[in-house]
Order: sequence, then C-alpha cells, then structure tokens
Amino acid sequence: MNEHTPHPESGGQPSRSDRIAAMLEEQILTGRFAPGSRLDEVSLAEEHRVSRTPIREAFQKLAQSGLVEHAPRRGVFVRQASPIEIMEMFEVMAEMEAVCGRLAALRSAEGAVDQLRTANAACRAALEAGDVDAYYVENGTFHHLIYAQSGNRFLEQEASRLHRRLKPYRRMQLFLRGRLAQSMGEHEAIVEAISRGDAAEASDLLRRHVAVQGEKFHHLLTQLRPDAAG
Amino acid sequence: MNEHTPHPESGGQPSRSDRIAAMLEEQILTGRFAPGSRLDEVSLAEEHRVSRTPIREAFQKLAQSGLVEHAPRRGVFVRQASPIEIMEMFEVMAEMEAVCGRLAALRSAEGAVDQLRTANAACRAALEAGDVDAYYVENGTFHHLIYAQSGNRFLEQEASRLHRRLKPYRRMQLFLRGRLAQSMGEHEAIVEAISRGDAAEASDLLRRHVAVQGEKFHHLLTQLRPDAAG
DNA sequence: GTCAACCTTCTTGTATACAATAAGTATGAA
DNA sequence: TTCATACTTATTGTATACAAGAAGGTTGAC
Repeated sequence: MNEHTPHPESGGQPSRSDRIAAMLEEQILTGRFAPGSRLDEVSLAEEHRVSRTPIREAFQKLAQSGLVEHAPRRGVFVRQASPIEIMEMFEVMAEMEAVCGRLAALRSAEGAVDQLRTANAACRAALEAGDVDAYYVENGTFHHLIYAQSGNRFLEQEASRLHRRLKPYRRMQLFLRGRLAQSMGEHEAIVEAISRGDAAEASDLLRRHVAVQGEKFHHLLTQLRPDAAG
Repeated sequence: MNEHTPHPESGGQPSRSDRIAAMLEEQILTGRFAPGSRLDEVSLAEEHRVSRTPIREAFQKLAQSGLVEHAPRRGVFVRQASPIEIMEMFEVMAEMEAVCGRLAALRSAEGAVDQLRTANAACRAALEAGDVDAYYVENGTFHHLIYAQSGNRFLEQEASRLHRRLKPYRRMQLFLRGRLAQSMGEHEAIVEAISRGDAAEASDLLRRHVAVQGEKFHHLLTQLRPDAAG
C-alpha cells in the first residue's frame, strides 16, 4: 500500500488531488508549514500550476486525515494536536500494535519470521553505523511487517494510517540518548516471541515498546514546556 | 460527537457538503442506493438544489470513510465490501472494544458503572418488550458508553467510526433467534467485570461479545451464499 | 485620544463553462 | 452474422466567474 493514499482508488491511478495531498502532507510533516499556519489556496494553486479546485480537494483529504483543520470561511490551518491528543494517539497505537503482534504470533506464515529478522538486521546495521535516518526507515519497515503479518488487511491499513499520523512525534525521540539501542533490544524480544508463537508475550512486548514512545514524548514535552504536560 | 461527522470542524457549523454527505450516508446504509450502484452527480445536485461542487465534496468524504469507491473518470459507486473485509472489520472492532473495556475497567470514574447499568436496563426493557429496533438503539448507547469510559477521546472516536461503518452488518443479526437474550447476558457480565475493575476479564468478554457478531455474520453469509464464505 | 461603526479588500464557497475521456452505438467489412 | 472501428454522447475533471462573508483599516464622533 502506498504511503500516501489511505484509501486508494482500487487499482486506479492516484488522482491529481491525491498527489497534491501527498505532497502537502509531506511538506507539513517535514516542517515547511508550521502548525497553526494557514494554507493559502491561490498561492498553492499557482505553485502547482492548477486551479483552486484540485487544491481544495487535497485540503479535504488532509482534513479527513486530521492533519489540517478546516475553519469555515476562514481557510485551512495546519493542525496543532494537543499534547493530550498525541498521548492518546500513542496509546491507541500501542494497543493496535499489541493486537497486530498477538495475531501475528498466532498466524504468521512460513517465512514471516525470516522477514522480521531481516528487517531487524537492517535496523541493527543502521544502529551500529550510527545512522539515525536509516534506523528510522528500517524501524518503519519492521513495524509495517508486523502489521501485515496480523493477517488482517483492514487492521494493517488502520495501523499504517495511525503510524503515519504519529510520524513527526516518533521521530523526535530517536535522538534521545540510548533509546535506539534499547528499542533494538525490544525488537529482538518481539521477534522471538512471535517465532515461538507466544501471542501474549508478543502482545505485551509490543504494547510496551510503543507505549514507551508516548512516555518519551511526554518526557520531552515536560522538559521543553513544563506547563504543557497534559 | 455527531453521528455523521467523523472529523468535525472543531466548534464550527457543519458545512453544506457535510450535511449532504451525512444524508447520502444514511441513504446508502438504509438501502436507497444498492451496493455497486453509481451515484450520479447531476441528478443529486438537482435533488439537493445545489451545483455539482458540494456534491463532489460530499462524495470525497464518503470515499474517505470507505462507503463509496471513486473510479477515476467513471464516477463513484456504492462500495460492496467483500465478506473477507467485513470479517476483518469485525475482528478489529472486537479488538478495539476489548481495549476500550480494559481501559474502562482500569479508569472508570465515579458514576460510570451506574451509567452502564442504566443503559443495560434500557436494553433489557427493549428485549422484554420484544422491540428489536429499541434494543438496537440502546445497545449502541451501551457500547458508546464503554468507548467513552476508556478515557481516551481519540480511541472513542475511532471506535465510534468503525462502529458506524459496521452498522448495516450488525443489524442483520438481531433477528437471529435467541441472539438478543444471549447478548443481554454478555452485557451484564461485562458491566460486572468493569465494576470489579477486572481489566482482563472485561477485555476478554468484550472481545468475545463482538467477535461473535462477526461469526454470526459469517454464518448468515454461508447460509445465503455457500460460495461466499470468505 | 479612544472607541465604534462603516467601508474596503481579501478569501472562501458556489455555480457554471469548458476540456478531456470513457462508454455506448452505429456502420462497414470479413 | 460477427467483429472491429469510428463516431456520438454522456459524464467526469478542471478552470474560471461570481457571490457572500470575514478581517482589517479608516474615518468620524464623543
């Protein structure tokens, strides 16, 4: 499944507004548009050499995914999720990954564990190379594998959707001292649990693994803005 | 949260296209538009006395929620979810409700259990009156209460979203002999588990309670179309 | 000097005109 | 008769024109 089309038109080409929405999403997540800032229809239309119509369609898609907020008659604004809301999303992510892990342990097919080990090896290589960006990518691959191995396509899509939504907040934590190595160890324990078919253990480990991210995020917040603890 | 605005514009009025989307959704779920049928932009525009623009916006919202499918250059069609996909959604619903139940048992505030008992009493009254429609409504109230008592607003919204999506498939089962009484008993066990703060039990009971619906759905399917078992 | 009301201007929401493509139909050849 | 091809028609995608509302500035009164 494409990273940027939550509900792809089955088999068809992504529409123009899909591409624009994907681009805007990327630009929001990478910081070109700051939270709270307004997205201007006309300037974006000029930039993309289209009329306002496809831009407005793209805005709607972004609004549905929760990335921007549509204020009637005032425009669309990059949404600033509150710390509480972000913590809530991390909690849901933790629970969803726990479910994926449980189902994966129960159902994982031939070769599935090998895929996980391969992905994990790539994580370790990135870690040892000190390449944070590469670790980030390989880590994503690892988690998406588990979503897929749940054997439930719908769950896989929903988990991927939330994973993408949390992208900017997850990324912050990679720079916390020692977190990468710790994360790496957790990955290995998770793979072992799945390979043993130990559903309860896989579930618990994944829940903790992701919940820690929420806690780290909270920790970062309180350091930066002690009043914004949530 | 309004039943028909998945991502409400915070505090603002629902837009015209929101209202149209809600109306179309209702009409799809209640069978005015059969699965697979095409929604015509111009006739709907005439019917609602607007131009094609708001209709198209409504279509986009429906497409994002998965209710219709957008075939580029061909139109939007009422989506016929495959049996497999519906089963997958039921499984995810079961897991989400299990999570809600677990969190509710851990966190439920003063008076929360009373609310559940009240909702359950309404269910029982409907059951004893033999009023299937009323039971359906009160049952929905009961489940939404549990979503809310998870203490996680984001989870509450996601669970409500999926609940609504499964609406037409859940409704079928109410007419299965004895299912209502069985469901009622499960509700009571769930409330007791939550009132005891027994998170694991509440979680398991809810998972089973919802998973049974998926199984009943599957059962109905195989009776109707033995080849469509999934 | 300050506040309020009005007016200007900018932006969005909607309608409509136009362009492009897909489906259906008719025609002709094999 | 059947199949293929071209044409017609209908429908979507996009652009643009127009309407309506909100923000901000200006002017006037107190």
